[in-house]
This record gives sequence, C-alpha cells and structure tokens, in this order.
Amino acid sequence: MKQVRLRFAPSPTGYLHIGGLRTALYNYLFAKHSGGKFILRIEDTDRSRYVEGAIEDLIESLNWAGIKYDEGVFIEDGKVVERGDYGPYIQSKRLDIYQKYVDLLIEQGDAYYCFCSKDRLDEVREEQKVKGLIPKYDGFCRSLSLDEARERISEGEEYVVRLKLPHNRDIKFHDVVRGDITINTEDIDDQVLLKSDGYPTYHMAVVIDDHLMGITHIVRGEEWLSSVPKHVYLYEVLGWDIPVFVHLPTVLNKDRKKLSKRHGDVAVEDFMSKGYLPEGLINYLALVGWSPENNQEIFSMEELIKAFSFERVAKTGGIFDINKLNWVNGHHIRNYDLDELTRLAIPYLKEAGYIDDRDIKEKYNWIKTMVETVREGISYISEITEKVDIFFNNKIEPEDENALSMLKGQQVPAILDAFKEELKEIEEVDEEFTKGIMKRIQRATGVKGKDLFMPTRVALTGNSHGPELTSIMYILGKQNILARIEYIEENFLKG
RNA sequence: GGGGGCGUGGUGUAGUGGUCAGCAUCGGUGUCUUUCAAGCACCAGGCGCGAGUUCAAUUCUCGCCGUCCCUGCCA
Repeated sequence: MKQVRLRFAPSPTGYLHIGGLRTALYNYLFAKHSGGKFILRIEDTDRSRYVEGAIEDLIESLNWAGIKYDEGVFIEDGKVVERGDYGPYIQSKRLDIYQKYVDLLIEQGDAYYCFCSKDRLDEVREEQKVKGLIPKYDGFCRSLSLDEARERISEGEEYVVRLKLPHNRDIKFHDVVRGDITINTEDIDDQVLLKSDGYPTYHMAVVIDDHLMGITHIVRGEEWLSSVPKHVYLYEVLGWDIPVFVHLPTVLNKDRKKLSKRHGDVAVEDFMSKGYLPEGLINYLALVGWSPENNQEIFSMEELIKAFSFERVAKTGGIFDINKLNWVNGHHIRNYDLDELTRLAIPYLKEAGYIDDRDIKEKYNWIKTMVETVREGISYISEITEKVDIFFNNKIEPEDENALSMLKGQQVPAILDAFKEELKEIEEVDEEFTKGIMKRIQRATGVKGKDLFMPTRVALTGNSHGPELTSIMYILGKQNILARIEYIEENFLKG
C-alpha cells in the first residue's frame, strides 16, 4: 500500500486567500484522515508576480489556522527553511531537475523548441479571432528539425519548449468529485513547458514535482480542470503513474464571482486580525463545499479529520457567507476556554486603550470577568471593544430617548439614594453584595420590577440593555458606581 | 467563438423514480431574562426552463438558458 501524500502548493504572490486556505484544509484533512503526509511546496516559477515576504505570510496563516504539514517549507527563527526527503520544495530551486526532463521530452520527440516571438503569437491569435477561428498556437515551429533548432539556440536566439500534443486524440481522466471527463487534444494548445527565462510553466513543474515527491492525490481548485489533459499526457509520455485527481468547487462572493478584495475580506490575515478564532474559520470553511453524513455543524479539527472524505465534496461553487461564519465563530467563542479567550481579547482591549500592561498584571481576573460577561454577544473578538465600552466612562450619557426617559421616573432619586446608602456599608462590590442589592433597594424604596431595574441599568451604563446587572456592578466596582450615580444626579435629576 | 464544469429556499447544504424535499444560517414571531445577547419554540422561503422516457421525474436522457473556468512564455 502506497503511502498517502498530499500537497498544498501556493504561489508566493501575496497573502493566503480564503479559498486557498480551504484547499489547504481539504488536503490536510484527507492526508490526516488517511494517516498520510501533508507537504507544503512553493510554486514560484513566475518571477514577475513574486512578492517579497509572501512565503512567510503564507506559512504564518497556515500556522495560525492550525494546518500542520510534515514536509516542505517552514519558518525557523524567522528564516525560510526546508525539511523533508523530497526537496527542494521551492520550485525556483529545482530548475536543473526540470531541465533534465525537458531534455528527455525533446529527445523523445514529445516536446519541441519554439522560436515564435510574442508579437507573432499575438498576430496569429488576432488573425484567428477575426476569422472566427479558435485562437490557438498554429504549430509554426512544430516541425522544425532538432538540428536546426539547436543551431538557432547556439546562435543565441530566444526560445521556449512546447509540448507536442498528438492530433485529435481523446484524453480521458477521472476526477473524484466530477467523475469521468474526456477532452480532445484538438481543443488544447501545445502548451509551453519551459519559458524563455529558463523557468518551467506550472503545467510542467506540477507534473514533475508531484511525481518526484510521491504525491498520491492532487487536490486543488476546479480552475485546473481544463488543464488536466495536458498533465495526463505528460504523465503518459514520461511513463509515470497518474495520481488521483480531486478538483474542488470554487469559493465565491455574493455575486457568484471569485472571491476578491473588492467585496470584503479575502485574506486569511484579515480574519486573523478581526479576531476570528482559527477553530471558527476552519470549521466554517470546511462546510463550504463539504458536508458530513449527519447534520453536524460544529466541528473541531479532530472531528473534521475523522469525518472528512472527498466523496462528500460538493460540485457546486459555494458563496462565502459571512453570516454563517459569524454564527459558527460565535459558537466557538462561547465555548472557548475562558483564559485562552481572555488572552486573545487582551490585545484588542489594550489597542482600544481600555487596559494597559499594569491592568493585565494586577487586574487579570477583572479582565477575565469582563470577557466572560460580554463573550455571549460577539461573533469575533474585535467586537469586544464596543461591548466593554460601557464599563469605561463614568460620565453617563443615555444612548437614546428611551434610556433618557428611564431616568425621568419619579422614583429614580430614591432608588439612587438607596443604592448609595448600600454602597456606604461595604468596602468593595462582591458577589454577596450584587446578589442582594436590588432586593434591598426594593425594600427601601418600594419600587420593583422594571421600574427599579431599568433606571438602575441606565444610571450605571447609559444603555437600556446590556449584560446582567450583577456582572456590571462587579466589573464597575464601588468607586465607579458611586461616580456614575453622582454624575447622573448632577446632570439629569436636578431642577 | 471553441472546449470543459456547474445549476435544490437569500445563503451553505442533504436527499429521492412515487410518503409533507430534510438540516443549518439569515429574516420574522413567540418564549425565557429586569434589558440585550445566547438558548428554546414556531413561521416564512426552494428542486433554472422545455421536451422525452415512465403509470409516475427535482431525481434518468436530450435541448435550451444561466453561470464559472480554460482558450497566456500567470498560477
């Protein structure tokens, strides 16, 4: 039984796209489900699109998401390093390997040198279009003799190497999610395999690398489906086994277009910085294009690995639905370990200026309580700052007419007086105090129910809604409560 | 234009030659709670169109339409 090996092979052209993360995830899930290996390879054969630092970003995003790979490209001490027995794992370091196979292909007569200039190619295509023909390489250099080609090369002429596809041949292949597919070679171009800069094209590199790295399952986006025949043909003339193909449906935005920056966040780091939990993003993403046998919606990574299979991957492109993501992520937030959640929330609270390093050191439990009280109502962690705002300004301003009217009740002065009296009795607000305070105010004033609770709430927070009053009091503490009551008395109850 | 893929509520999806096409999310309503959120309950909303096969089609076949991808010395 062959060792199952899968790879995720992004190009370092920028941030990791949310669709790319899902591709990586499905690769990872299947590899782990099968007890196989998962590999990260970098496909940097297009020098013009190379972005400095992109490899590091890609890896950081994968790490954050909890997608672990066994071989390939890693970051160690801030440096890009490679680990594994099938390296190099960065394509630009494998040029000599590709050259070897290009030579072999030429030798076998399955590829040929082409000297057509970009201009001539453009002209040909233009002409074909005008005539209503299919734009396609016209095979101008296809029958050049090897001797002539070599002579021109030695004279320094620029060239590429093209795949010599046979005419009118049906190429069949099987895809796990799409079934059997047949494409005729007449509908495919003599693909460039080696570019004039000496770098291979994707089509060449992917076949060679996947074979040499022992990849058993090729799992990638469906945009590659039309290219598979070229790859299959290469496998054939090279005499290699064809791996299992799995072409994933696209992740789309609301307009059914490919996810793009214009329509909101698409980079994994955007979700990272908004405070989505990796567990939430991963959980949600797994569900766009795959479904379990039962109706389970909430998954841990372990559960996903156990339940995942390509047989249940959908054919249809799915729209990335931020609402559902929020629901899934909110679920994870509410069930997260509180200390861990607090650790994740602290940077946002600090950034917003609500807490500082001293608070973190001296009032950790207070911060934790605050996180605990507001976690119920948020979908991602950065939302926490607006939720905790009510705890930080003692100059209470009613949020709206409704809240203001709560303060106008006849009984409000008496309620606040009673509250102050009770506060005099204690050093600091504790659980015992919060538990009994409202009842004691009720006894002292005779006011009860909404008439009691709502004005108290507004006096303490300015809002007619929010977390439980007991939690609010605990978080505020004696001095802040006093300050707020006095501020209310001063500004809203006089006159 | 050519080739290929895809088409179940707004969204993600399940499923079937014949029971009310299931679940989730979103929206609405109710319930709980002093309020909000969460939770719970309920409501609303769907098989792209047209033929054909069949006693019967969302399901099978064909055509159409729509949509996406490829048609690059990008990946």
